[in-house]
Amino acid sequence: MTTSIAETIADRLDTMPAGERRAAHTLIAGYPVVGLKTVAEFSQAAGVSSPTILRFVARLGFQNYPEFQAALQDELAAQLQSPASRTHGNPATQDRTSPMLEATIENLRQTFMHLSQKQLAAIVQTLCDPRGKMFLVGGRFTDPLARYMAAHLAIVRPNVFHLAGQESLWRDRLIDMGKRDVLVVFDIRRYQDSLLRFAEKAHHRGVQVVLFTDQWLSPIARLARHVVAGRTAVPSPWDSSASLMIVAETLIGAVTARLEDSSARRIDEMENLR
Amino acid sequence: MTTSIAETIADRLDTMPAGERRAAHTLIAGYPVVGLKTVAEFSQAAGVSSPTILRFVARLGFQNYPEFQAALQDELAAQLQSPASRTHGNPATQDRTSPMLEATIENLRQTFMHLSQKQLAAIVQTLCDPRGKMFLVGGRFTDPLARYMAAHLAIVRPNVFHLAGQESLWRDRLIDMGKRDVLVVFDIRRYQDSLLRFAEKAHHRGVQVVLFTDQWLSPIARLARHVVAGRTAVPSPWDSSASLMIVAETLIGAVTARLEDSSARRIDEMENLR
DNA sequence: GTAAGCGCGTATCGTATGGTACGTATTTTC
DNA sequence: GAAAATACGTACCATACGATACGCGCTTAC
Repeated sequence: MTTSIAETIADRLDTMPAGERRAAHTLIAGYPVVGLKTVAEFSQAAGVSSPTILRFVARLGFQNYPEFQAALQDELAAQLQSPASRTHGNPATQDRTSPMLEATIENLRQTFMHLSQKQLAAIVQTLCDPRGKMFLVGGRFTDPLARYMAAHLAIVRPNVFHLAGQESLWRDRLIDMGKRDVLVVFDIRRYQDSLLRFAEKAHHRGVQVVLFTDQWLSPIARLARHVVAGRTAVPSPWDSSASLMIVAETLIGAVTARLEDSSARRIDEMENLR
Repeated sequence: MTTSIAETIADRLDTMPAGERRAAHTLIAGYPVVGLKTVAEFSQAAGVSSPTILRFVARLGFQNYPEFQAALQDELAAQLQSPASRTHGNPATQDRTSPMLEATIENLRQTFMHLSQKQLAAIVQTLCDPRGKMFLVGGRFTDPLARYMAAHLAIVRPNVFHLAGQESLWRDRLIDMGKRDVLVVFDIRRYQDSLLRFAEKAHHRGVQVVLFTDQWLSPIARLARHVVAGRTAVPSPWDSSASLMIVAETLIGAVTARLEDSSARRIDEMENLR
């Protein structure tokens, strides 16, 4: 890690004059929030004048105050995204359990933290409407998720279709899609143009788009009625789709519960057809 | 805690127009950092204009943008002060967490607890042998997992084949399988006869079988060289394949790391072929 | 004790930022 | 299908913010 700002401060603390040192201490005490406020507020909190604050950030090596704030924000973002840095010091759990596992669990927590019951309920509502058809499509690595979801939902409700194979095959199905229908798209980076193009066309036809993506949001998000943003970062060369899968499973369970009556009849009928 | 900003957003999300909803999603996805940036930067990140951002924060009940930022900062400060809340989510979100999530996490922990590093290493070893071919097949609901794993492994090593479609199609591929080859089977209950029959035939030809199954163990376990037993019980009408998927992701990551040199060359070559 | 140097705050300036009015496009309703 | 209402973006404005020049006061060295 490139030495954090807090570390830099600690390094140069003894070379600082009294006023700037007060600034440093107040920043550390309220790290990093006070650094995100205005110069005036920062200076007031430190009990010094604004130029002192500016001299302070200049001494840390920043050209100007906004640059300093941007650095703080980047650091904060990195900290909030990678749970690894948060495990301050319990090496006991580190080598016993898989780092993949811990990272995945943290991803799950983060994902669900940003996903309210209300949102989930709204998505369930969308997925339950039996009047419309439901299409699922995924990208290179996420297509299996689309299949997984389709395999389950096709049992509990009618008119569930997984769009497989080539883009041209999907396109031909656009003709069947209308306002009442739902398109569930899985798209994580590197986002696929083909999915965006397809989602745009579907959206243009009035199809409701439900998007499963990563925390950086596929461009499809702008068209989507509902967006599920899952955390994907794990200590691996590959991104993890696990969080999206668990959200999918949650939704599958909720939809099944909601459609219990009608789906029970449907399943009976299926058994008879064998 | 007075309802957090994230909650407020979730509450009013469905009353918002499309543009503001985009703003909401980008904020949640990059929470809370993007909200601390300037209106211009926020709007650019969300792909909307600055007035939309301002209307968005106004809808959340803030008089102006600085007031909104101050609220974010306060929330952040409160969150950072109590480190405990970071690990387990703050109390406000605690009761919102889905029982599905907790059950899944428990399943993951259980699954990995019964899966030693040694076993994982042995499986990785098996999956890395470049001399043999690798076939993956799954059941009704687990076939997507086979696809997922195949999609990744096919990139880092040669001769990875996913067996799709009907049983008869798989059978025809048996002719290509021999002692050096590996068959990865995903089979959770209700266990599929077709998979058992196929695994038996492959086993008979000397193929090494790696089995992903649930804790009650598919009958294929008898034939398998390696068995991954994942927990699948969740508060849902369906079983969860999540734990198997995370084991799969772990293995994918490990295999990729192990084959780093040869796979890098392979990936280069792939890029050239496009 | 005096003089020199460094540090800090006051006052002022230019600019980037938040805010708003208005026109257009899209959607919704009758 | 037409009209009204809602929503979004462009253009412009006021100001609050960061930046800087300057001068006073304290410390330190001789």
